[in-house]
This record gives sequence, structure tokens and C-alpha cells, in this order.
Amino acid sequence: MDEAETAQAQPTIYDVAREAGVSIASVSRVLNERRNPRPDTKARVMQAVTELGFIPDGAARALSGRLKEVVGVVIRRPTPTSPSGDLYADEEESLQFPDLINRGIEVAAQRRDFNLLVSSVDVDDHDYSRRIFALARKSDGLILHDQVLDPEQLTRLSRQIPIVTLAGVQTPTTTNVGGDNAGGMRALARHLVADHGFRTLAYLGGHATSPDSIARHSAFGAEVTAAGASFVDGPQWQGNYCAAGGAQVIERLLAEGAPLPEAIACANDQSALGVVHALSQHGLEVPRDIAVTGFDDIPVARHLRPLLTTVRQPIQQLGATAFEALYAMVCDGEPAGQDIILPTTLIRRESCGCLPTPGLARAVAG
Amino acid sequence: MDEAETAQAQPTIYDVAREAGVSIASVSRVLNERRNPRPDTKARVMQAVTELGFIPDGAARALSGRLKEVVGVVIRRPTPTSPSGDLYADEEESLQFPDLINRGIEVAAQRRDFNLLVSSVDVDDHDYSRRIFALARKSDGLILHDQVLDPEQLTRLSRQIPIVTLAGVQTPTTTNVGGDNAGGMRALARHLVADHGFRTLAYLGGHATSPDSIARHSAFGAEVTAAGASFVDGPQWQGNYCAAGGAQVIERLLAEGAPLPEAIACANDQSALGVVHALSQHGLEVPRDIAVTGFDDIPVARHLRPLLTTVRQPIQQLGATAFEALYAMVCDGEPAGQDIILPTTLIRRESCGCLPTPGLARAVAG
DNA sequence: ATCCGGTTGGTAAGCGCTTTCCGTAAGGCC
DNA sequence: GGCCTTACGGAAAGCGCTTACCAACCGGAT
Repeated sequence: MDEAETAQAQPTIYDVAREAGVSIASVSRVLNERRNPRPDTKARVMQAVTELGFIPDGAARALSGRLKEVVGVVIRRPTPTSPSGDLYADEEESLQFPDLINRGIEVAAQRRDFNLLVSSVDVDDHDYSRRIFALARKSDGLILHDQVLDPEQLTRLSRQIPIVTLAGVQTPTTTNVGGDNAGGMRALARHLVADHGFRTLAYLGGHATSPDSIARHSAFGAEVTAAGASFVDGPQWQGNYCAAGGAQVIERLLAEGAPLPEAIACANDQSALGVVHALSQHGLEVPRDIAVTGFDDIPVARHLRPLLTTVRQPIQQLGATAFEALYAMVCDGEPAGQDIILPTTLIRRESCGCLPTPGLARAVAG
Repeated sequence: MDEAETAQAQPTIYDVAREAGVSIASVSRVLNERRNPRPDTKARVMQAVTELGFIPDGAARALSGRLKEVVGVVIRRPTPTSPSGDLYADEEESLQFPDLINRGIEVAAQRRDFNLLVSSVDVDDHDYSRRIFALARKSDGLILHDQVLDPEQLTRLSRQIPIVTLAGVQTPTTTNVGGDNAGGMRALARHLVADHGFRTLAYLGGHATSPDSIARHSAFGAEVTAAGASFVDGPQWQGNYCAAGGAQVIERLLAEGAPLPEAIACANDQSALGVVHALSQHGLEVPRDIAVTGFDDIPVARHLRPLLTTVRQPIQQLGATAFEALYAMVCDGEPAGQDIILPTTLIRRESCGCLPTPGLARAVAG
């Protein structure tokens, strides 16, 4: 008999109770530290627990009125379109920013004994809302990256379960957490115009509907104009937060023979990465020929040549803050509808034309 | 009355049944497509469901004998030691390889309506095993990155729940999924020695206990020696899979005035990244002065200057394969104890001394 | 010794589902 | 029309846990 293989029998609380010669209530009380059981009861239970390798079933605990201790996280997976060949084939799958956010969420969640339940959706998935709703019922609360749900469904769902959005917009039933887009972009614009003297500047966007990208766009444009420089704008500057998208914008502009501005502020670092790459393919060197900047300050930005000038967001802290906000809603009944904005910092490195810091490319706060 | 705020009442199957004028059994049958209910019954249930916005509770479903539809994933979070200053402060938190694996798992899981439940552990966490065990009881099966559990506990846990390891070793009760370390490193060694004529080569390790790193080390060393070149080895070549670790190894060697080999094969791309960075800080240029290679072929490797020569693993496929193996164990009772090895490919780019591909840095399969 | 507040353990209800087991209605055949 | 087969709906059990609720028991005061 090959019972060694199929011995997937997980001990239940009844097994423990029988083994310890007590009732299941006592076992539960010992495990949850309720009502201070007598030392010898506690000892016998603990021994039975270790002996049997008992771990309480999460589903049963959750069902019994308590928390699931799970926070659902939804990220948007970019649609795999790779027009520029296989170079970017799965680059699009390297979502550094969301992954870092998730790590921030996870670290914060761990302190409360929560776990992350992750689901990704791609936009053209007709079925995405079903999956998000299913995720909702496996979780105590939801953290949504980007805009993965249309406002109507968001509202509906937020009546059933606490929701925190990242890079979304706050609603009466929903809390939002984000970085200070406007402040960061204004500082960047001032630096590029006032310190470097650039006269023509463009903003390379993220997703067209992204509130973050929209905010960055308008703050940058306004500040550039206010500083007396000219803001190059138009639909051809629409990227998608990915390196491939940034590269594509450059390729198109060059193919059309359009004149490039003196500086390009990208919606995020990944886009900037693609832009720098595409420019170098055409013999244009950053920052010698043109300045390029990013947003986020993802870790790899610190290993690129040239070192990327960017606006730093406290990425992990964004995630941690989102979790704490959600936790407060779940456990303390904290009301939703807040808008939490974390500060951003201009990081001047090389790609804007600042001189390389000799010896070590250490970040310089602006 | 502010009931608008606290109306967190999630409808249950009873509400639906009442609304539709049927029994809860019928509702369940409609939702799970069992026993082909009569059209009008189905219609009334469906209407009640949409009207109330009902979504079945995951915990209750799971408890009722079915699956949780959750796969637990444990990653090892590097201990935050940043000896080289704040440059690498949270670079260590950018775990590109694990994150890509997870994406692969997630995509595969989604096809089966599973979700990823993620937990990270850092090695010095005394409490890590409790957390992994808790995760186990919230999941139908576990996928473990690295070696996050000692063999004894692994065995114990694997008797209760199916486990697939990545980059571990397969055991009688556990299936392992990994890339072909030996094959990839042999091809790399041959290329470096035979095609480039390097005479002294070193391997910069990952974690000392990582089976992957050990396999890469010995395959590389053996092939280098077999090809007649000399293999530089020793404890000073111990990295930790992170850029910071790679940089540190170089810093120490240079500080000691030790002669560098002609080529350094790193345990993974992240290490190589740190190595290249550290070398350039000391005026050593890759590949002019020294050759450096990676392993994994993470997407950013394609944007580095110089383009990184590396051994490509099908990263996302590793994740997807791990999930499918686990799923087979969970649902079809597939026995454990398999060892699944996916092929690797040598990718010759620039950092080994190969000429840059003109125009486009496209991967060249070896 | 009797009574009484304070503890501690056991019993049982119930969380929201799935599923088995019946009962009944509907349809096919003689 | 009566009988058998088949199809579907409903009642109820039960998944593994938490937590009232209640019984028993402790020591101290009377």
C-alpha cells in the first residue's frame, strides 16, 4: 500500500482535542490566547499541536466570523504588443514599479499577519471584472493599481468591501494613495528650464487615462510655460509606461523627421529607459544631444548609463501606506474617501545634463 | 443616520435564494452549473444575483470541501545590509527574477481561476516557519523560491500539502522546477575559453547554499578546466545574487590588490550588474578590460551598456511550469518527487567581448 | 460546613457555502 | 389512464473553526 504518497490528511482541531484529552474549545482558546487557560491544559494542547503538526485552516477561521487576513491586490498587465520585434518581447512583463509597490504592501501586511493575494488583469480581458470580484470575496480588502475597474463597478464593489486605489482618484467610498505628481514635475520643470536653460520641452505620457500621467502632464506643461519655455505637446507624445512605448514614440518622431525638443520628461523611468535606448540607436546621445528624465526612481535607474535624472517617489512606502490605510478601514472601521499624498523629490543625476558626480553616482536631493 | 458608510453588508446565498424565490441549493447549482437547472429557475437566480451584486464567499466555498483556489508563494527577501552606502539602499528590494517568476505563476494560475498568495521571508526572521505554515493553510499548494525551509520542515509540510520548489532540490515528497544550470554554464565556459581565448576565469557565486549557484559553479569550473584554462576560485568570490553583493566582491578584490581574472561569470544578471558598475567605478571597462557575464537574462539586461552576455532561462515559463506541476498534484493527485528541468540558452551580447550587433542588439542564440 | 464570586472547560450554535438524499412533477410507454 | 423512468427543487448535513452560554469547580468569607 502506497499510503505514504497520499497521506495528505491534515489534522483538524478535533484531532488535537482528542490527542490532548480536552475539548476543541480549549484548543481554540489556547491557540488564540483567550481566557488564559490553565497551565497544564495549555501544555497538553501545545504538545498535541506540535506532535500532530496542526495548523488551523484559514478558510474555517475566516468563515467563523473572523478576518481572512488577506489583502487582494490587482495589477494591470500590459497587453503584449511588441511592434519593435522581440527585443521587448517580455520586457513588458517586467513591471518593476508595481512589483516594488507590492513589496511595500507585503512588508506592511506581514506585520499584521496578512498576506497578499495577487491578481493581474489585462485591459482587453472581457472577463476582468469577474476576476476582480472573485478576488474581492477571497480578501478582507482590495488595493487596486492603476485604473482596473470602471467607476461604476468601483462604487458598487466599494460598498461591499474596503478599497484603496493607487494612482487612481479618491471617491467617497474609496481612499487613494499616491505621490505628489504636481510638486515633483514642477521641480523638474524648473530645474530643466532655469538651471539648464532648455527652451523646448516635451512630456512623454503614460496611459492616456492614467490620472497620474495626466497630473504630471499638466503640472509639467504649466510650469514649463510659466518659466517662459515652450511646451511641445500632442498625441504623438502618448506612451504607455513601458520601455517599448517610449521607444516607439521616438521611432515615430524620427521617422517623420519631426524636430526633437531639447528635453523630454517621461511619465516614468521605464519609458525613459526605452527613450534613451531608441535615441542611442539613432546615434543621439543623452544628455549630450538631448536631455531625458524619468519618474519613480526605480532601482535599476541607478545602474543605467547615463544615470537617470528622475523624480523619486517613496515606492515601497506608497505600498505600505496603502496597506495601512486599508487595514484601518478593515479593522477599525476607518471611513474611506481620503486622499493620501506622499512627497516626491527631484533626483538630479546625469541624463538631464548635470555633471556626473565624480567617483560615486550618489543621489542628490533637489 | 450614516448607514451609507457602514453598509458593508455582503449578500449571502440566502439573500439570493429569498430574492429569487428558490432554495439555496438551486442558487448554488445555477452558479456552479450543476445538474442543468430549468431555464426559468436559472433566469430568476441570475437576476437576483446581479441585482444584489452577489459574489460567493471564498472561505465558505473552500471550507465546504472544495478548493481554496489559492497557491501560496514564498520568496526570500534579502536581508537589508547596505555596506556600500545608500546607493544600493533599496536596490536589494528589486527582486526582478522572483517577480518575473511570480508573473509566470500568476498567468498560469489565472487560467485555472487560482490566485497567488504571496509571502516573503527574510532569513534571519526567527518566525519564518510559522508564517510559511500559516500560508500553507490558506492555500491549496505551495511554491517555494530558493531554500526558505530547512529539509526537515519541508518534509513535514509536504506531507500535508503539495509543494513545488524552484531552485531547490527535489525530494521524494516534493517536485522541483529549474533551469538547466549545467548545460548553460558549460556552453558559456566553452564560449569564453574557445571563442574568446580567455585563460583565467572566475565564477562569482550566489548564496552559498543555493543549489542553483552550486550547480553553476561546478559546471563552469569543470568546463573551464576541461578546456584547458584556469579556474580562479575561492571564498572571496561569494556573492549573494544581488548587485550589491557583486559590487562588494569586486571592491574587496581591488582593495586587496588581487589580480582579476580575464572573465567573470556571475551567478545571475543582478550580480553582473553590480560587478560592471563597481569595475567602472575603478576605471575598468567591460569588455575592453575584462569580460563579465550573467545568468537569467532578465529584461533590463537588454538595456545595459554594455549589453549583457548571459544564459537565458525561460523565466516566466519556469513559473508557469511550477504552477502546472503543482496544479496536477492538487487536482489530479499527481505524485510528487519529479525534477523538471527547462532548457537554457547562451545569449552572446557584448559584455563577453563579442562585437555589438550593428543597429539592433538582438539576441543571438548560441 | 454553607454560600458565593470568579475561573475554567465543555457543549453547541453558527459562519456561508456544496452536495447528498429525497420527494415530487413531468414525460414516455403499454 | 396507469406505471415506470427521468429531471429537477428542497431539506439538511457537514466542512473546521470561534464563541456565546452554561456547568462545574476553585478558594475564601461567613
